[in-house]
Amino acid sequence: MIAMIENDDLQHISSVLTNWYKKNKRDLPWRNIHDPYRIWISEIILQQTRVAQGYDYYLKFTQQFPDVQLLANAPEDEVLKCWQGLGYYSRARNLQAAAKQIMTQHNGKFPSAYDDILALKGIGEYTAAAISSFAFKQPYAVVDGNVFRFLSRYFGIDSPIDSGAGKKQFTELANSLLDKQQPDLHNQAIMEFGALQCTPTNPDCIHCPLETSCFAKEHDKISYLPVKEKKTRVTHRYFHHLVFICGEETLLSKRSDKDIWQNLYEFPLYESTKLCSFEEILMERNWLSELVKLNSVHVSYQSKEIKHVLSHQIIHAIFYVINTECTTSELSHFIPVKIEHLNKYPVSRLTEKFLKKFSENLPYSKNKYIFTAN
DNA sequence: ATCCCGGTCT
DNA sequence: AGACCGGGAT
Repeated sequence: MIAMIENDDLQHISSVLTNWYKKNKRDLPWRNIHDPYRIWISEIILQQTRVAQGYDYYLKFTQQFPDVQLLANAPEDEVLKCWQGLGYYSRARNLQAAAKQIMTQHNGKFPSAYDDILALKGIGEYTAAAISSFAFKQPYAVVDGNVFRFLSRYFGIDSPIDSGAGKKQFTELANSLLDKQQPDLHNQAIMEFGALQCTPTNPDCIHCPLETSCFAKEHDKISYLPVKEKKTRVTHRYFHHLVFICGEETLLSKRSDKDIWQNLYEFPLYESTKLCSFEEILMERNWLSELVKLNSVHVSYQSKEIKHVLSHQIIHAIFYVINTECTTSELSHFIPVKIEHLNKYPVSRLTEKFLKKFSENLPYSKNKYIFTAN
C-alpha cells in the first residue's frame, strides 16, 4: 500500500511539513549552524533525551570541549563529569572514543562521507543521517522516534517499530518522503513536527495541517500507533554503600564494565539480593568486621531506603556513614579522596541524591557546603 | 504510584 | 533480544 502513494502526495506532505516548521520551530543553539562538531555533540546529547533536559548540557559541553582535539585529549573523568546526570553514560565514553578516531583516522577533521560518519563510535543510522544532512546537506532521511510516530499515524502503518522489518519499512518510506533538494530543512521539519505537533499523547490534531488526510485521525488509532512489541522487564537490586569518613577523607571506587554507570565513581558497595542490616553486611564482609574489632568504628548516619528507578532496574539503596580512625591504607583497594574534592568525581544521580540528603541532614557541619556532587 | 519516552551497542 | 539512564505525564 505504501508503494501506491503518489510522488505528488509525498512532495505535498514534505512541503506542508517544512512550511509548518518555518512557522513553529523552536530557536535552539544547534540550529542554523554548520560546524559538524557541534551538530554531532547536539545529536548525541539528544539521543534518548528531551530538548529541555539536554539544553544546558549542550552549552556546558561545547564550552568545556570546543573542538574534536580538546575532547579527544581530555581526561575521561572530566568528560563524564560534564555528562553527570544526563544518563546513558556510554554516550559520553563513545563520544570521546569517536573524537580519538577522528584524530587518528581523519587528521582531526570531522568526516563528511556518510559511511565514515556511521563508522564513528556511538553513531548509528539515525545520527549519521542527521549529521550528513544538517552539516553536509546530503540526502539521508532521519528516522527517530518522532519520525516513526508521525509516519505510522499518518500512513496507518502498524508494523512494530522495534522490529527489523518495521525499521526497514519506515526507513524506506522516510527516504521516499525526503525532499532531496533541502534534506536538512526536511529532516529538521519532520522531527520538530513529531516533537511539537504529533506528540506521543494528546497530539494537537485540531491545529494540524495534515489532519484531514491522517489515517490515525480518521480511524481513531492515535493512541494505538506507533506499535511497539518489546516489553522491558524490571529487576530489583539492593545496594548498600559504605561512606567512610576518615578525617578529611572518604573512599570511592570506580564502577567497571558490564553494568550500569560504567566508569562512574561510587562509595564502596555491598550488593545483595535483599536489603540488609549493617550487622548482616559485617557478616558478609570480613575485612569490615576486622576493622570494627580493631578500631572504634561506628555508624553515625544511616540513610532511609532510597529507591532509584531506571527503566530496566529498580535499585534499593541504603547509605551507611561510617566514622573511623583507621588510616586509608587499611582499605587500600579503594580510592582515598579528600571530601572537598568529591565534586571532581563523576557520580550517578543516585549518589548525587544521597549527597544532597546527607548534606541537608547535617545540622551545622561545614560539610554541608563541601558534601555536594556538583 | 504507575505509566511512557527514546538510539546504539553487544 | 536485551542492556543502558533519567525525567515527564497522568
